[in-house]
Amino acid sequence: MERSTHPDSVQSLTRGLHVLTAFNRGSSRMTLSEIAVLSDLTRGTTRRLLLTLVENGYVGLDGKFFYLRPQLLELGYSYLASLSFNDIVQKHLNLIAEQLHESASASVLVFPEVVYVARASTNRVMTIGLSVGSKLPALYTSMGRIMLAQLSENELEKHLNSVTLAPPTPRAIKTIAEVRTELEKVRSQGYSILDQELEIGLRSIGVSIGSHVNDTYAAINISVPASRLSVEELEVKILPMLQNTAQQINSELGSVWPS
Amino acid sequence: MERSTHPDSVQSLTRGLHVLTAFNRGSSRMTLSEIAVLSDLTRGTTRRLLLTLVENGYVGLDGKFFYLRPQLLELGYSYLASLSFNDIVQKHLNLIAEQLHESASASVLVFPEVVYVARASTNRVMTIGLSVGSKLPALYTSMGRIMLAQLSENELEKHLNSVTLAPPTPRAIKTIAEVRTELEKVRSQGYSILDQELEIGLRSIGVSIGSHVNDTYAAINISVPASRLSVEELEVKILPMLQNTAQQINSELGSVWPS
DNA sequence: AACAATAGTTCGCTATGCGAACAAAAGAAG
DNA sequence: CTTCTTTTGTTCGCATAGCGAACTATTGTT
Repeated sequence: MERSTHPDSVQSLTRGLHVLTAFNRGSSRMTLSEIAVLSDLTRGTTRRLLLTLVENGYVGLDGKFFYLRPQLLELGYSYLASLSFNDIVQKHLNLIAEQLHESASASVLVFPEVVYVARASTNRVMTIGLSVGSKLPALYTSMGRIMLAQLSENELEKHLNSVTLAPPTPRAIKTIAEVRTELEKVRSQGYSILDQELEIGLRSIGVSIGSHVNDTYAAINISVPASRLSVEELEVKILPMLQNTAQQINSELGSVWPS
Repeated sequence: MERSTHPDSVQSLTRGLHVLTAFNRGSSRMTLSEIAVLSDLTRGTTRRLLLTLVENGYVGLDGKFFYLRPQLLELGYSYLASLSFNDIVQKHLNLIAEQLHESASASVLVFPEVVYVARASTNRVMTIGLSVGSKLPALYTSMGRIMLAQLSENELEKHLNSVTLAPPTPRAIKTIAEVRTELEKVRSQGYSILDQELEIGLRSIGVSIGSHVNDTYAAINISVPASRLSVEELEVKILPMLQNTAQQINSELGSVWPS
């Protein structure tokens, strides 16, 4: 747990937020000692910070176990609410999902991941495991790649310097050099296709939405079983509709998002 | 901004979180002075806390404007992720929405509001304005009422003592006494019906899900245009299916939620 | 029952964070 | 454009907030 060099930095706040994120790294209910170890802080300090979070209602305490409380949603969703984003996107995802009879999603870039913020599907057999709030490695999702392709050279370098590649399938790219090549291609195409890299049997195509207001890189995608559509078919049949949807979303966002 | 009386309370953390919630009370981009006023802290303190939030990536700074960044989703969604909740609920909402051709939603209680955590709709004309992350006053939603009806007397009293009623329509209940009567009825019925109280022309019916693990009160509902279904029809045609869905969700949650 | 591990409490200490005041920069008004 | 006002940034003395270490109490394990 490192001390900031910035004189105006409030160490206790940094530490408290770090303790809060320990739940992302550990399990849903943890003891003081477990959290202290994950946070790399002494038990005494960790305890005080946790008790403060309990007092403020973000964390609960049951016996010796600490857990996250619903009030935490206030923090997370205030970001989405500040974007005036989700209802517009959800509406258009519903439309395209119905037109295509495929799953449609939106996510934002929270490197090294993408976080799903909206989904629509008309399939009764829904692909389990992905819902709003789900996170996937940005480098191995179509949405992540189109978003990364839009970062400045500086930002992209910073991210690539801090990431450890963990290819999810044997088909997935394995080196940072491959990442750069792929992002170059995605950048020039204006869309990205993921071909069974995240999951064997699954293809997806992603385009970006929005204008990077408030550091927000967002994208939408369509995912399909590989048995149903080839890469070429994704490009020919799906991409035009997806791009049209993105344009409609951007048009509506344009009236609420400052440029 | 009050000082806690608890000796183990870390004031700077409390203050920092309070500053973060200022964005819920103000606009999406604010100056230092605006935030300081909303937070009831001096400019110097507010500035240090904000700069700490900026340093940690939760808040951004553009010129003199502070804004929330996507990293904040990490905090909010860690709560949902800790529940292993959303994919199960979303799947069942999709099913019942398709069976009924009505909008289905799930929310959790973050008093004085409910926060929508999942939605499904097969309608092309989606009711705009409600999406994941949306908040509505708990006292004026069917889901809010069924959740409140399950609180302990103590908890309910605490909430009712701290709330200011703001009836959204002329039909809506106006006094705490009316709230109590309604919740008593809801408690004995095991479901709640909202009849054009939140919005003229809209009815909804809600049942609870889950077992209050980690202080989480959750519910699902079906909302319909009042022109389509009467209150009686909600009870006769919709309620059995909604209750069945809740049972299925609970059954699946039972295997991931501790009792 | 004995031992080990964990959680809670206490306390001396200092450095962290504070508020107040001043300086600089930006914005508003004429 | 100038002048005045407001806001933001910086500095600094101070004291208390928060810390870590040590001890005590409780819980868990063998």
